[in-house]
Amino acid sequence: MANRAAAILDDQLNATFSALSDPTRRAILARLARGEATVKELSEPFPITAPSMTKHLKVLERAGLISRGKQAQWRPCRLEAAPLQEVALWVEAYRANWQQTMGRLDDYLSKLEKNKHGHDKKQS
Amino acid sequence: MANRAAAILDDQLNATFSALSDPTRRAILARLARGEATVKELSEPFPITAPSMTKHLKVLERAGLISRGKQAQWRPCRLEAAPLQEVALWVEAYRANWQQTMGRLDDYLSKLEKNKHGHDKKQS
DNA sequence: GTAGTATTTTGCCATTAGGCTAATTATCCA
DNA sequence: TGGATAATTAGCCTAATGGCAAAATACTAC
Repeated sequence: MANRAAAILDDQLNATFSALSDPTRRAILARLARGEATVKELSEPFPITAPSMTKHLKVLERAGLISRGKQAQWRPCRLEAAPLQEVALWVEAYRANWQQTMGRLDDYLSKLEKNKHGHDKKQS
Repeated sequence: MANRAAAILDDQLNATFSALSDPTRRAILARLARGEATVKELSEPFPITAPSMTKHLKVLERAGLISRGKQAQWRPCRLEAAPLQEVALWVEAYRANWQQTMGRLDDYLSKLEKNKHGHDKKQS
């Protein structure tokens, strides 16, 4: 029972983290945090086609991060932040760890910057 | 300049969220939160081969979530929680949203349970 | 009905991800 | 030196992802 709940949470985290791993989708969420928007409106800032946007929205919807409405020929999207709370809870479990091993965030970011300059476009 | 920093953060978030989207990798981090471990030790709970584990560890390392040492023929892993703090900061930006639209987490979890019963496909 | 706008569906393609086995490298120990 | 153990690399397979164009669907407005 606790196992079952854990498994469901696990699935949910898979879907949520996976959805959040794309910058376009994170930008979509950022936009929706300021209010509902249609697919067209969401597409505007991005150089991708409508079908691609539809796919992104499906990913977000399957993860429970957005829900959709129906008004005439528009399918407005709105943010559903609940899965994010779950992520927050998951991450919180590691807070002690990073407080223990880390300095200020600024230092960490500087380190990222430096790394970036060394080998820019890392891939294998 | 702020743009560059933002882009780097974005890349970092891509890598981090992507790394976290796999339950095996999340379990690895959970294990490492209790202390260093070798690849062998990390592999034990999972039904995957050593090469697969090596791949997972590479993903985590590229995301900066772990670092590795060298002791004789062992390459011990340890948790680097810094990227998680970044995730925490990112998620926090949505806190107002979920507090506004959501009830208690328990209700949300119940809803997940119910959905799951409808079209099941999960293991224990 | 016809035209126009919004969105999704359908195929297709290239890339990536996660798994495996077999082979290779690194290190210890007798 | 040679055997044992730890870990990685190389190569292969399959499924999933993100992009596209073209076609289909849904709705409005004339």
